[in-house]
Amino acid sequence: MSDLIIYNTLSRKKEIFKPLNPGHVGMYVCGPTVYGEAHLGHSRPAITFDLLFRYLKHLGYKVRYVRNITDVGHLVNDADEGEDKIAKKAKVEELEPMEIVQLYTNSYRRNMGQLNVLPPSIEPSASGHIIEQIEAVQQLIDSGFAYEINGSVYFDVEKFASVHTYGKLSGRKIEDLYSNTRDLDAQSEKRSGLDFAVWKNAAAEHLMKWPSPWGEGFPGWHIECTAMSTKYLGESFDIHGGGLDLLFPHHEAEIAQGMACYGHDPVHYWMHNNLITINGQKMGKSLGNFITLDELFTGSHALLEKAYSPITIRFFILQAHYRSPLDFSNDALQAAEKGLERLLKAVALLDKLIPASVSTVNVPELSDKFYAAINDDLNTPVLIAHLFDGVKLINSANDGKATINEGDLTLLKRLYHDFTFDILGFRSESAEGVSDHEAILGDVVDLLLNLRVEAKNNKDWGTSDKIRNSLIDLGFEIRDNKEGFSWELKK
RNA sequence: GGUCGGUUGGCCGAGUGGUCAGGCAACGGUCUGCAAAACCGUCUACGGCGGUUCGAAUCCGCCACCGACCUCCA
Repeated sequence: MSDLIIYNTLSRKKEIFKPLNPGHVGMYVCGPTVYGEAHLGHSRPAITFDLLFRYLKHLGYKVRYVRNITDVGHLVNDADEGEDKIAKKAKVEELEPMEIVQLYTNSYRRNMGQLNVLPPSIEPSASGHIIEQIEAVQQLIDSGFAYEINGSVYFDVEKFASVHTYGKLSGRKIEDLYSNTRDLDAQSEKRSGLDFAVWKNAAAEHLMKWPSPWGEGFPGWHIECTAMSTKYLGESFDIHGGGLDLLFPHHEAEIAQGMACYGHDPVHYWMHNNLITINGQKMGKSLGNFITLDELFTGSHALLEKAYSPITIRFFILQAHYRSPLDFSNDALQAAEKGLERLLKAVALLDKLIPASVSTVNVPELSDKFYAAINDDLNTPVLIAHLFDGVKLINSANDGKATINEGDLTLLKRLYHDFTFDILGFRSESAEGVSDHEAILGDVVDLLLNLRVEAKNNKDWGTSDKIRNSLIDLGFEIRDNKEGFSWELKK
């Protein structure tokens, strides 16, 4: 089998993945800021790195996957400068800040569960790691790469750049950064416009603040990831992931902080997923053009023609490569919905296939193609295309136009189980949690269709068609076959 | 303005210097009492202009358009 190859943003090349410690992988991904409902944009990094998490485990690695919850210290960008974003929302809704945090953390986890995103190994919150962040800030001061002014602590980018390289991840040159920021530099207490806060002094009305050696305040945005990734994965770890929009300054700052504290790069493989766009524009909270996951699942948004199931969303996202932009549209989502259905139907058919003495299909070759696709920087669109090649084989075999022997059938079943469910994380949504009511409904439909079979045997097409058409009108799909019939409740 | 990335058929979306992406939709056929599902077939695209090459959508140059980021915040 080929090696797993990952595109490393740091080198801008595809590289063979080699873990620092054989058999083990440490992976850190930037999680959500919990001050609002999760939207479609949030699902892309979650699903992308869930796929990687699942695949690494499939390959036999012991993976520690850390995805943080950001719940402190983010300033509002429009009005009320200096006020904590979470605190602001709290005032609006007259809730405790931590109540907001809990509310949206819960809803984020619920949405991720619906998308069949596995919980990470550790999901640390920034507010739970204030001590570690203060220690990291102190370490930066001790190393000489940060300075304190008026109760705030800033990272000294100029000093850092005199010893190390700043901007190597995002490809920015420090001279360009200077020339770009000259104008914006006026009001700041920072020594340079390039410097960024690692600890921020809190105003009196500020709700979320903690005591520190520099007074009451809250941690700078970038420091939480440095503190928490170091705590749980070490000073060096394998993979750091996140959205492309975090590349600069956030991830660049993380590298600088890591270098400043430990003298070496914290991360071996940087991975960035591209963004989901809507009408060609980034979907984001600040732009107000986002659709929440709950809205997608229920269809309650003006832009939605219908509801889309969580697994349809997952399929939609994985049918594009994670490094390509993906544009939202009803047409694309509906195409994904149909395609997913076709795939799952064929996988279900596998269990009903009867083995033949010889195979007319090459299952090992199909297997090689699956692995080659996913090993090539998680190329899920190609993987899914090959999955559909197999769907054709399965359906042909079911039609008696192809045959599969017992060994190949066993392999094929395992292959589809591994890739469709374990790795890609799809699942059949109708099958789960069948209530008593639904079970009885199923029996009633069977009853009607058995009556229809009787009518058909009597060539009573009128009654036969009446039963079928009435069920179709109610939203069922009816399929006749040699054994009798099968049915499905659509929508 | 700077940096980086993109422009593929009706829609979505892969990919490669010469040979099938795949899904959805559409059309024709097989099957069926008629349908549905399934299968077979059709639909042959790569922003524009130059260049390299026996051959480029794939490499190079220029142009156009689009997007992300540009250090307060996400």
